[in-house]
Amino acid sequence: MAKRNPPRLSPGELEILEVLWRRGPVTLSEAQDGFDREIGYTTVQTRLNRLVEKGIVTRSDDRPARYTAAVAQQDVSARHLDLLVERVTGGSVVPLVAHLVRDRRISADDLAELKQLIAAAEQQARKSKNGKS
Amino acid sequence: MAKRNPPRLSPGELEILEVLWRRGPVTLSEAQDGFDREIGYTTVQTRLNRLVEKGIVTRSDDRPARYTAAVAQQDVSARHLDLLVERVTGGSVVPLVAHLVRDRRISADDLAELKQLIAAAEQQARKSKNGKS
DNA sequence: TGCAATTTACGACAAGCGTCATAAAATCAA
DNA sequence: TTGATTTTATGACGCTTGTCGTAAATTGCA
Repeated sequence: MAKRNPPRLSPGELEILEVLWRRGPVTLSEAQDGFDREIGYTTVQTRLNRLVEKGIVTRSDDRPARYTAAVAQQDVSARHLDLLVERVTGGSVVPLVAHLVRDRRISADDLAELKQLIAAAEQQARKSKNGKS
Repeated sequence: MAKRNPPRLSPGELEILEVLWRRGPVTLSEAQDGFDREIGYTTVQTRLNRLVEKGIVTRSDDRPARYTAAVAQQDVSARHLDLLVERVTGGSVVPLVAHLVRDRRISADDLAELKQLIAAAEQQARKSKNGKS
């Protein structure tokens, strides 16, 4: 069994995982190419090896080895969000959504999608209430 | 001028800042009391001293000294959120909001508030479109 | 076959963070 | 005034993370 995923990932870890999520299984060279900045070959190697040790990334046996993310993008984002809610906004969700919606100039399509999410959540809340004995 | 705020704060730093945001200016002892777990007196001291050195916290000159957060809670949460959007969800905001709204069982009041936020954002988007020359 | 290129193994250093200790100084209270 | 308590100054250790190096092994190619 893979080691327990840490409560949070470091910036460098996220940086590499983002490449794996975007490109799928990659070799070390391909991972190095996937960064938006110049990082040493052996830096990438060390980072990937450490993530393999942690069970966050898997490594194939062929040569050159291929590295794959062993954690889902949305699990990672959920975990980090939960940490933000608990640690920074004292359990409150609204300030975070406010920032995402207001300050980041979200698209009309995304806004429409969010409306649907909220409508569904409201309906769910009504069902829960009605379900009470 | 205070030193530049770091792109992100460590879990321990967030833990202490949360206490400062919640309780306002506190002494070292009061800060130690504000944690929801047992942390050594000199651990709290070292952490606060490092944050003062970074310009993230200010320290009064009286005795015992009082420590105050020099960064706003919502600035910190905004910065961390932006990092999440960029590093984890590839620029996409919807998955984050989806997690906050759906998986965290948000209250009816909060949902109503979010509806208003989205309506305002939609209106803003329409104004921007109409404002185009 | 032999050399170049690439990959792998292994290592090391510095900085940051989390942890707490000890000793001196200041304050408090009897 | 004196001892107790609290605060401050200073330090140190271990772990994690970010960085890259060197040497050996493997693959590629002429």
